[in-house]
Amino acid sequence: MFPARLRRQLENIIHHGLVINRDIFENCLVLYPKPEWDKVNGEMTQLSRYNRKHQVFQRKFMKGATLVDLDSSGRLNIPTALFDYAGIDLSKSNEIIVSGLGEKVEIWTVEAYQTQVLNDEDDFDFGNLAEEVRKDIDPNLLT
Amino acid sequence: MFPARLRRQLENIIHHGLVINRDIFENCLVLYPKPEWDKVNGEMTQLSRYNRKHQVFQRKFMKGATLVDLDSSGRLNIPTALFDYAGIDLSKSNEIIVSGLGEKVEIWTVEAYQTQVLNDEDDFDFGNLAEEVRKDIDPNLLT
DNA sequence: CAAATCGTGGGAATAAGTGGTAAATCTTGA
DNA sequence: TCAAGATTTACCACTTATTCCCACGATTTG
Repeated sequence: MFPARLRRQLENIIHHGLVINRDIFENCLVLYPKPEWDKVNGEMTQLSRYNRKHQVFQRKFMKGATLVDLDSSGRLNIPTALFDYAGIDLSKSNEIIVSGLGEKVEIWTVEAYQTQVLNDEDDFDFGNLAEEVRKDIDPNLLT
Repeated sequence: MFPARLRRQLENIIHHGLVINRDIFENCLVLYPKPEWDKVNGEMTQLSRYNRKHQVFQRKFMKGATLVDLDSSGRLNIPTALFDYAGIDLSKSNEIIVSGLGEKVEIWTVEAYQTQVLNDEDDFDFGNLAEEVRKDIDPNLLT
């Protein structure tokens, strides 16, 4: 069931359909509004047909991406393989995290979200991470 | 219910909406006036979808941030997951701490606020902390 | 082909969100 | 200190959302 809150936020674009896919880095799923997916797809076309690495990446990235639609009662039918990837087993627990992030929506198990997103272990230095990211964004900064 | 005292203080910006989020470091919630949040959030658009660090950062930073509005009688509807994070369970106790801090508002359970903010243990040296922070603010100071 | 599984639709019961009101409590100025 | 006004609490009623079902046809499997 697609949460009503998100549905309202995405009202204008949701009728174009949604694409669900594995996340590149984490064991979660990513739901793109179709227009956003097309953008991602566009970036793929920049990859070289003659570069093996590019082709492998493209294949791995696209693997399992599925166009899904909200049915008449606002439900999404998500392929089992993707649920498996994210470790979601609704027969065990029907609570999952659905979290908008930028132009996409991420889907997590409660457990994975806890440990990978919320959990601030003592050895995790958010300040440091922020610093590194800041440098990536503005490479001119030296400090 | 949003406290009237704070509402008056924020009268000029509150109608733009508020964003509530988990605090980065502590088990409390933070309420940003929307304009303040947008300022912080704007930089996120520069992050790369294909950079793991960027994604982790964005996720850790967003942590389920939710746009909330005051309803017609000045109430906020705060997502359960966020209340859980802060350890707030209104069915057990309906007393919480709502504390303005700079451009944001913090929300604590009474207990957490007691132990993390009010608690002056003998081994906690406020003067020393002040000193360190002062150095961060003005690195030219040598003493 | 028969049996099992899956996709889709719908309905009833429960839970959550929203708007309002009356009573209790707190604030403030005279 | 008291009284008026503002604020907060504690309800209630109604709407919307979500969960948990079951049914039925389509699809797949053995």
